Amino acid sequence: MTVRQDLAALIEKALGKAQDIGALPQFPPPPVEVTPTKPQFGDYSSNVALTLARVARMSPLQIAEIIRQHMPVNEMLSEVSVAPPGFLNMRLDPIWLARRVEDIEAKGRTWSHSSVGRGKKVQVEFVSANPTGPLHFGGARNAVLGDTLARVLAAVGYEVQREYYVNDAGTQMRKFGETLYARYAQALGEDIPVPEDGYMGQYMVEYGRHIAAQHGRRFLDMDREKAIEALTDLGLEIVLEGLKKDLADLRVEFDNWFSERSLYRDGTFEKVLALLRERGYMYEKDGAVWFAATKLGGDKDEVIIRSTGEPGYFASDIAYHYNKFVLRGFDWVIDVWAVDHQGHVPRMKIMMQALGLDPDRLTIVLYNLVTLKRHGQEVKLSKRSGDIITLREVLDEVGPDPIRFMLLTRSNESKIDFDLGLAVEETQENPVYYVQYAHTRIAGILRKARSDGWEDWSDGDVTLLTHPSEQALLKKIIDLPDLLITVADRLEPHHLTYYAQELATQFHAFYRDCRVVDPANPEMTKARLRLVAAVKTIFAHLLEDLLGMSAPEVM
RNA sequence: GCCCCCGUAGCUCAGUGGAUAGAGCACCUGGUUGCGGACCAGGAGGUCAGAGGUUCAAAUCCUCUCGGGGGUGCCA
Repeated sequence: MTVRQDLAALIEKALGKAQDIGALPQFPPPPVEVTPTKPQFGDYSSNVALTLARVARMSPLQIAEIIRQHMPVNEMLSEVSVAPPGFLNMRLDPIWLARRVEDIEAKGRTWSHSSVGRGKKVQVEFVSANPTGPLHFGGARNAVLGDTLARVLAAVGYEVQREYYVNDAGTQMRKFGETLYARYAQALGEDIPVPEDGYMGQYMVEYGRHIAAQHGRRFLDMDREKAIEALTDLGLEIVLEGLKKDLADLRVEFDNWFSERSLYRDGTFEKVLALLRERGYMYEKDGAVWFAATKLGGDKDEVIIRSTGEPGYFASDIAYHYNKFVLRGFDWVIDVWAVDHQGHVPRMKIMMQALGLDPDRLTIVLYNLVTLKRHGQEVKLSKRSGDIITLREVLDEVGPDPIRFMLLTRSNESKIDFDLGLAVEETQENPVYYVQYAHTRIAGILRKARSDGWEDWSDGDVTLLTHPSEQALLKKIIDLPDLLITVADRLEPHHLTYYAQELATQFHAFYRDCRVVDPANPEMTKARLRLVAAVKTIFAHLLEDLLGMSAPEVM
């Protein structure tokens, strides 16, 4: 149970008790929310009394007062008070708060975890960029967003699978194969032009050369179609290897790389088509096969199989999601998409209905685009030449930490300007180092303590930790489990970076006010070393486990 | 045309029904005979784009207007 959950439970008990003895009229138990509040009011606050005024037909102030009188005796709170127009304010007991250090010591990095996910199977599908070349820097936002969500969902008790959908079928792959064939042939001195709408990037030339060097002329000697097929597979291998490497360096790993082709090969596609036909959602018109989205409230029907006989992307999306929900049994699926795909969200929901699935089991997280800047000047992510700014280039220039942190400092729907100059600047405009410095500073304190001869401080008395700055720091810490629940609930990981900055601020303020290693006061030193070590655990957890960054011992 | 997102301090942005709207940067004042100053404290800075509405309570929900972005293919 988190602090907010515990306090809400106390209020619920008080409400029940007041109703039992007739101090409050009967009404169904309301949802009780407890939120942190400003110091002048207390530590936490609840507005239940305000929401109950109508149903209880009493003034909010009266209701709050009755709740206050019936609050169960407990060790968490030192004071419960009522404030107009009807707030219930609670102050934590300083000793109880100080003892949270023992909790953190006992549980370590899993201290922030909760079980609101109740082991539900959730899949986060993200990145899923066409495997036709290296990852565009814009894709980094998708990667960081999906990865961080997966980390947080796991922390709050979901069983999470991370998946990359490999679009290895369809027209883009065909174009890729044809382009690669041309580049391969050119590498061997043949004058074969790249198709009009092919992939013009320099990387395709390199792939061609690479394959030419490894395999010689053998693909030129075979049937062109066969050669393209073989080259497509070889190219795909090279691309996937690169994607895995780049993503791994961004500290993003996937549990599964799901092949679109497999849907056609194992019969899933045909099966789903038959299912939809059986349910009356399919018809033919103008030589194409259509999905009757309008039957389920959609704006217009959608082409499933083009008149050329090729299935469109929507067709494989249907089969793919059938596979996720029906064949693999995910309770919940989260797809992470850039906003320019927003138009597909409604039809995905309709598809769920057509498959007889609850649309709420599919959540599409949309995020806005990233523009790359250097000293305030925009750098185009893709050029007419087909060359792009790759994730690899930015990784090599600034490293994974600033990329991850910066891409999480904005809400999903907000655009991001990523400034390459700023990302590595060690100034106050760059919050990345500010947060990491807090961790480093603690490491420095612990080093200092050991070099001064402190070896074992496990018997320190944590109840001495009642200085306002110690208490403020602890209050910030104990909000983390609730924060993770909020992030998981709203699928908004940017709250993590704000929290990290606030926690760092509280730590730096503590550092200013409270000397840790103090030979004149060994008892306080041991207590504070316990505190500081616990805070270090929290920072390490936040940075490494949740944000996927490094938590440096020295900077 | 229709649909979606955004508009909050000079700048970049948090804040999705509660109390006096916050942070960082920039600007102005200060702070170390200290465990790492990559730090800290204080000040100044607001018609929450505008207008109506719902509510005990609105930056937040609803309607309209203005401004910016995106979407609206037998592309993905």
